[in-house]
Amino acid sequence: MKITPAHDFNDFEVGRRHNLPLINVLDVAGHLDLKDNAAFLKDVPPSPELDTTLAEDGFDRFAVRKKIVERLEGLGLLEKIEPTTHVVPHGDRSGAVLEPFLTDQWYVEAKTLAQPAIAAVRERNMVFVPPQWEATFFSWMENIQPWCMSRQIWWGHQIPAWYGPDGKIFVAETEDDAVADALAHYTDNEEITVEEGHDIAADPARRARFAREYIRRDEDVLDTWFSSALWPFSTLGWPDETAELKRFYPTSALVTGFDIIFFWVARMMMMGLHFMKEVPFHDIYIHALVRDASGAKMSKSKGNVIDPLNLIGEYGADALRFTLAAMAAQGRDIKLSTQRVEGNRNFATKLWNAARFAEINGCARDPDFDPRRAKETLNRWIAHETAKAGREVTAAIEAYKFNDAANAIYRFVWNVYCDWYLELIKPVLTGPDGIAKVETRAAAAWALDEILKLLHPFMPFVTEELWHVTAEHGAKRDHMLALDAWPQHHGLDHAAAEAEIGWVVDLVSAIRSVRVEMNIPASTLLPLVLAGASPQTAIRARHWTEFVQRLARVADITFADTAPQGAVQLVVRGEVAALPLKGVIDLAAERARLAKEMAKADADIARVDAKLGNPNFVARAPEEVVEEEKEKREEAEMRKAKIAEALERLKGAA
RNA sequence: GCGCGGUUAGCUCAGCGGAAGAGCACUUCCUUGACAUGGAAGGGGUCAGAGGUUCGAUCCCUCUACCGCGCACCA
Repeated sequence: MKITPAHDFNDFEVGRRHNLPLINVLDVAGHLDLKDNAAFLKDVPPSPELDTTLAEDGFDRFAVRKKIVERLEGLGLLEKIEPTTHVVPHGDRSGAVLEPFLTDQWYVEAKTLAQPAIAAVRERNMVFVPPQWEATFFSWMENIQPWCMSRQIWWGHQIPAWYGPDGKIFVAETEDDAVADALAHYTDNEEITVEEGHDIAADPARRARFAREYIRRDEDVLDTWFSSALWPFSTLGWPDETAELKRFYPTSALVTGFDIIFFWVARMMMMGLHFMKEVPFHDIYIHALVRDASGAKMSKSKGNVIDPLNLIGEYGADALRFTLAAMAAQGRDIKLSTQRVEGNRNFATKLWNAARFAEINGCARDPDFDPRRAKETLNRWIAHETAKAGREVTAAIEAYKFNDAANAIYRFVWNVYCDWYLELIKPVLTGPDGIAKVETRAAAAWALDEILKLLHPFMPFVTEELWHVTAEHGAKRDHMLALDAWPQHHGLDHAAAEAEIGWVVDLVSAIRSVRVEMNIPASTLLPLVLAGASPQTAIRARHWTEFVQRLARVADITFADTAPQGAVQLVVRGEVAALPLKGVIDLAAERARLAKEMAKADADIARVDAKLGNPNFVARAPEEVVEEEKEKREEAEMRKAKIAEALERLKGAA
């Protein structure tokens, strides 16, 4: 009996165990190859059966398999035919059954190359972000097999190896070099006379013919990753020592998907360390994979790739890019949500409208404006908030936490700059001309400029466009936004401004909340009474009257020692703000609102008491945590007292 | 089977030892001169289940259930 170790995987293993010849009865087209197949014919005595078999030479394997069944049937050797599930690989594109086929191929001794790469990661010359991928990297690198770099595909870099008629291998950079090597070899061993060798070498036509007919180039191409592994330096002019190579090798970070660790990243590391004696990059940021709707990995072969152009057509490239960044939390894949893309399209629109508002109100960039020297509290405040947002965005980007960075700039633009700053400066911008207005216009333009810079990595198009548009007013610009320096804010922190504007924001929010809960129409302007206001609050209230009036729909602000009877009382930063609404408010609704507040305060106190009542907590928890809890309790107690007071007054009103 | 990873508000997802968060959706109100692709205010989670560690667990450990991905080729 003969088996085919050069065709079937199981036969291959059997052949190895028993040292059998490597027989394959198929040719590369899947046709029977029997006639001149020495391995197949060896030791097979002539017979009619052999002749019948040999008659199948050159026929397709599927047809021949049927014929063999017929022959077995004819000989009475077939017992039965039953269906069986047989798993065989199929070509992705052709659908054809792929037959195993033993051939000579080129291998790289990957184990040796892997050692320096493993060491580089262990020594932290290269760092994976997030770090969990290190384990994946090590498990692959430590179990690495010889790397077969021959590929039987129709594109790619052809392997630079030529074979002589005797199987002698000539590896050379060019065909010309291979010819020279081959001529040297075959004249040396006297296959070719020295004179003939000289003649061939000297005659281009004969040289070409020699290359074509005498030696044969390996038909295979290099594995994509073999070529790609050279990318970090071959694209920079290597092996020449170019300026680019010097500047960009090694580079700081490689950004890629996890599935590429096993292919490209590791090979770039191996090749880089081998040829350049240095790592190709220091950080390896493994980003999330965008999966299709069903959570499957996208693949060109599978054809389930979502075309980003469709999303871009609908929502814009900025919205898509921002969404991907905002969803790119470390270590988790992305199932793209069109709703989030839509939301971020709206965000881009919001920014555009804010810029339009600034332009309409003459907010042009002023080269003489220095946010550190701003006089207006509002402008100090937005400088303070801009610096804070800038720090958040910068820190998040440096930590490769792009979702945090995107969310930080989103919140700043929408919930700080648009919702509060632009609203608060409206009275200034529409008010009388003066230095306050001049400064505010400059500050608004400055903050917008900083926004453009911080948002640029996430929304490059709309920010670049706004950068261009805003250049039409105010100071000239001499470069694109993309070329501008990343903002660094120093000396802009301003706790006093933060406290003051924070008070205004809290006051307005509290009044708005009550208005809605009490069903007070927007057209009704409410009087506001600050009860027992501290001198600081009184000063603030006088200064911010116009702003509070506008934003909270308040008629006027007055002061009193105690809240008037029947007024709704709000606790804002520890002090009472009262809205006298006798006859306007629904007393029952107000009582319910206060009861709810009271319940919240009670729950807070109960939770803290449960903690503080536990001797183990007090004994073992860090001191600052215990202190914090005590402060929370005090704050809740104060709140509760004010609410109780308000409830009491309500009784008097009824 | 062998490895990973996930299970948090209706949906898509952050957070990962000290009072549950975002966007969208939902409810109510608002055509006030940047923006209705908008504004204001709300409702909604025993953080899959069970044990354990801890003064304290959504967060750490173990187990269970369910869901995904890789371990062919191609890229």
